[in-house]
Amino acid sequence: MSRNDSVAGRVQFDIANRLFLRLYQCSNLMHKMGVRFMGDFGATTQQWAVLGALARPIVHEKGMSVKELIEFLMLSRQNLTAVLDRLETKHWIERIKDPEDGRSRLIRLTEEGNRTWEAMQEPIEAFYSGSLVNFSEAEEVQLYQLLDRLRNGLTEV
Amino acid sequence: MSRNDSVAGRVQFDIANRLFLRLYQCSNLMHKMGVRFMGDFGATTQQWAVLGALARPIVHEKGMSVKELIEFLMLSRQNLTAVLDRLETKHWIERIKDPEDGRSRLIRLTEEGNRTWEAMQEPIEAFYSGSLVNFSEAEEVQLYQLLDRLRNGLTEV
DNA sequence: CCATAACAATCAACACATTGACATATAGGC
DNA sequence: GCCTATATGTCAATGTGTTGATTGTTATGG
Repeated sequence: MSRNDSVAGRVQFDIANRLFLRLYQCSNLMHKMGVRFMGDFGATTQQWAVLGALARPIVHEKGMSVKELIEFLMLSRQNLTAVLDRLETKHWIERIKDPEDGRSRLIRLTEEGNRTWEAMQEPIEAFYSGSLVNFSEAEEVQLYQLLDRLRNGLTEV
Repeated sequence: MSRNDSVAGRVQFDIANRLFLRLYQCSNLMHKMGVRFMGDFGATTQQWAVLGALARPIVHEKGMSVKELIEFLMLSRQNLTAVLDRLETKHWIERIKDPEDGRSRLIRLTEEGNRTWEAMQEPIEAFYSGSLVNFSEAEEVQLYQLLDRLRNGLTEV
């Protein structure tokens, strides 16, 4: 019964409440609409988040370890394994033994995965620009940075 | 192959990409950490979103229909039904026949649900203030409003 | 009163996310 | 060579989210 008893506390609580509700709604909508835009490919937003991580020039050749992917996407290992299994079934990624560390396997885009990712750029781009149609570039950066700080706050809470 | 070929297009794409990745991460973290804060109650963030909606003074007496809850939280009917089932099992909510519309049932907090919600305020408050510790009130409002606009963009995309 | 339309509830399938516990294999220090 | 820490995988349980299909139930217009 701390700040929440004062008027200022109640206002503060209300703002936070709305903020997290919007976060919740935006995330659900992102996944729902993202899947619709990818209709033909049958890929979820989570799946193209993985493909996008692997397609970056820095990692494109050698691939990424599961550990690196977990840290990049901030997912549990068990969950990521399941996503990778589905991507492997689609022949979009492959798991290769890391020559430098026998324990680790590197996740890499296959040829087909790379081609698919290229083809996906168009609907992804349409999804991005469509959902952000009312945002200026400055506002997008602002939102990105605020979410970045929220993420940091949430990891240390 | 539209804007994405130009430098400006690539920058734009990159910003959007980071933005949605952060949204994804923030949402996952919110649910994960939210559950941890509610440890003793064994409630998820989705569950206290429902309780919070029902606890509002406007609806506290008469309750809300499933349809209204769906619109408020922006969930599918099938999913909300499952959440309500779990809340009913915990005796936090009850479903009552709507006197004005025989098809619809009103969802209301039970006595126990109301008491539980009151007791939950403390950990929720702690979660909110902890995760937003680096935010000024103005920044919280800013983030809330940007998410609000993103939500609108996502519904119309 | 009946037919249609709208709304509500339910079943099934799939994907995603968490935690916890356990298993396997390898790296690296002693 | 052994021991511990690390990396990955696996099994299981639970909760959340979507879609599609189906079955009721009620409102309303003819």
